Amino acid sequence: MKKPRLKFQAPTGTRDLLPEDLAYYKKIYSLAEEYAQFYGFKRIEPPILEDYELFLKSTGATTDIVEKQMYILKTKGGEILALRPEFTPSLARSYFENGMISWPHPVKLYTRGPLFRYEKPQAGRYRQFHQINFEIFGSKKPIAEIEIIWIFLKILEKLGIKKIVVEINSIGDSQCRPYYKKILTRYLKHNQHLLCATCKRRLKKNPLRVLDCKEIKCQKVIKEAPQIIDYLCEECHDHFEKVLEYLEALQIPYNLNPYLVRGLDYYTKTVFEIILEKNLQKRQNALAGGGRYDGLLRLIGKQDIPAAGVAGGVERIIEVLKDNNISFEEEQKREAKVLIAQLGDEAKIESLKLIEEFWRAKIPVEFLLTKDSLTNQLKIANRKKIKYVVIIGKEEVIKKASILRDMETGKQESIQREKLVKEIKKLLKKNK
RNA sequence: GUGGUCUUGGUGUAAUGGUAGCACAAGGGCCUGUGGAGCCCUUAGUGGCGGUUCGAAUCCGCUAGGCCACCCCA
Repeated sequence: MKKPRLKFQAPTGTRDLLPEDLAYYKKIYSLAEEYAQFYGFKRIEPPILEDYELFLKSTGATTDIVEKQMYILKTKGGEILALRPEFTPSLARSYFENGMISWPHPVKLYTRGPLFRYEKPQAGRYRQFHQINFEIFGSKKPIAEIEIIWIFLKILEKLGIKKIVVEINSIGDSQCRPYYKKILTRYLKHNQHLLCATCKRRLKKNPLRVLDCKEIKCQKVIKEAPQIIDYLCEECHDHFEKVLEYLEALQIPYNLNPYLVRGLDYYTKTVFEIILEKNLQKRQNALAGGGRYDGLLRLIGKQDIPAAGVAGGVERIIEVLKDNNISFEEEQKREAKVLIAQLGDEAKIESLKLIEEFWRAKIPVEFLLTKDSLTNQLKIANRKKIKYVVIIGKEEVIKKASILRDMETGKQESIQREKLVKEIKKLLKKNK
C-alpha cells in the first residue's frame, strides 16, 4: 500500500472513512446503541475538546496518554485544551456539570465517537480512532463491572467474534494500594540493578507500571515480586472474589492476570481487558478495556461517586471482523430499481419534481441529471442492472406523460405522469 | 520516541542506467429520443528534495507518507 503524493493528504494516523468502511462503523454503532438502549444506558455526546487539565488530573500526569500522547492546543483566548484521548473524564465531568447527580442512580451512560492519541500508527492503531463507551456511575457493587463486561461480550458475540477472553485483575483501592505500593517499591528497589531504564524511572513515578513491563530482565524480577492480590484489604478482596464468582456463574472465559495494571491512574479494584484468545500471550491489541474507578469522580466534582466503565476500540473490532471475513456490505447495497432518464432542460426540471415524488413514496431512484444523451443514460442503467427506466423528454413534459421501460424485456409503455409512481410501486411489489 | 520495510496514472502492474508501456476504471464519441457488443478519442503516473552520471523510475543520501514491530494501549 502507498499513498498518493498529493499536496494535501490526511495527517499521519488519520484517514478518510469511505463508504465501505462506514458500513462496519454503522453496524457496530447500531448494535451498541441497541444494547445501550435495552440495558438503560443513555446516550450522551461530550465535546471533542476538553480542558487539558481535566485529563491531567484524572487520567493522570504520569500516564503515557497524558505524558506523550495528547494533542494539546492553545486557543486565541489563552485556554489550553486537549483533543480527548479517552471518554471517561469527559463523561465524569458531564455528570457533574449537568446535574446527573440528582438523576436516579445508577446513572448509566453510553457514548461513542472519535478520540485522539499522538502515537506511531500501526496495526489496529490510529491517531484518530473511535470507541464505544459504557459507564455506570453511582454503584460500588461488583455486578456493575459484570454488567458492562457482559454487554460488551454480547455485542462482540452478535458481531460474530468468537474466542474472547477477559483478562482481569484487582489493583486495590486507597486503603490497600498505598501499602502494597510500599512493599512493591521496597522489593523493586532491592532489585533495581536488574531493571530496565524505563522501569527505573517508573519505579519513582508509578511503580505499579513496572509490573506491565515486558522486558525479559524485568520479567524475572516481576515474577518474584509480591502480588497485589495478596495484599488487598478485606473490602477489595471480597469485591474481587464476587466479580470472579459472577464470571464463573455466567461462564465467561477469563484469565486472572496479577500483572494487569493498566495505563490509567484512576482505576481502583477491578481492571480488565477484553482480548482475543490468540492475542492473550502477547496481550496485544485489546478489543476493549475498562474497570472500576471509585476515586475518579472525586477528582473532578465534589462528591465521591463510585463508577465503572468499559471502552471498546471500533477499529480493533473491525480488524477482527475483516480477519474473519465478516462483512456487512450487502446490507449497505440497497440499489435502486428505477432510473429516471431525461432529455432536455424541461425534462431535467420535471425529473427533480419526479424524484421528490419517489422520495415521498420511499422508492429509491437513480438519476443522471448531468448527462444529456439518452444512450448514455440507458447504458448506465444497464450496467447498474436497474430494471425500470422512466424516460421523460420534451414531448412527455408537454403531454404530462412518461415512458416506462422494462430493461429486461425491452417493452415500454406510456404512462400518465400522475399515475407513474403508483404504477411503479405496484410493479415493484409484484416483483418481490 | 527506536527499528524494519515499502512508494510508477484512480486501481493493478511493466520497464534493472538509455523512447515511462499495458490492462482495468473514468469521461466523451461513432449513435442530439432508446441499453447490453464493437471501434475510436480523451483524462491521468515515477511521493518530495538533493547527489552520482553524458543519461536515473532504476544507484546513493535526506525527507514525507504507508505498512509492520518495540514501547504502550482501544
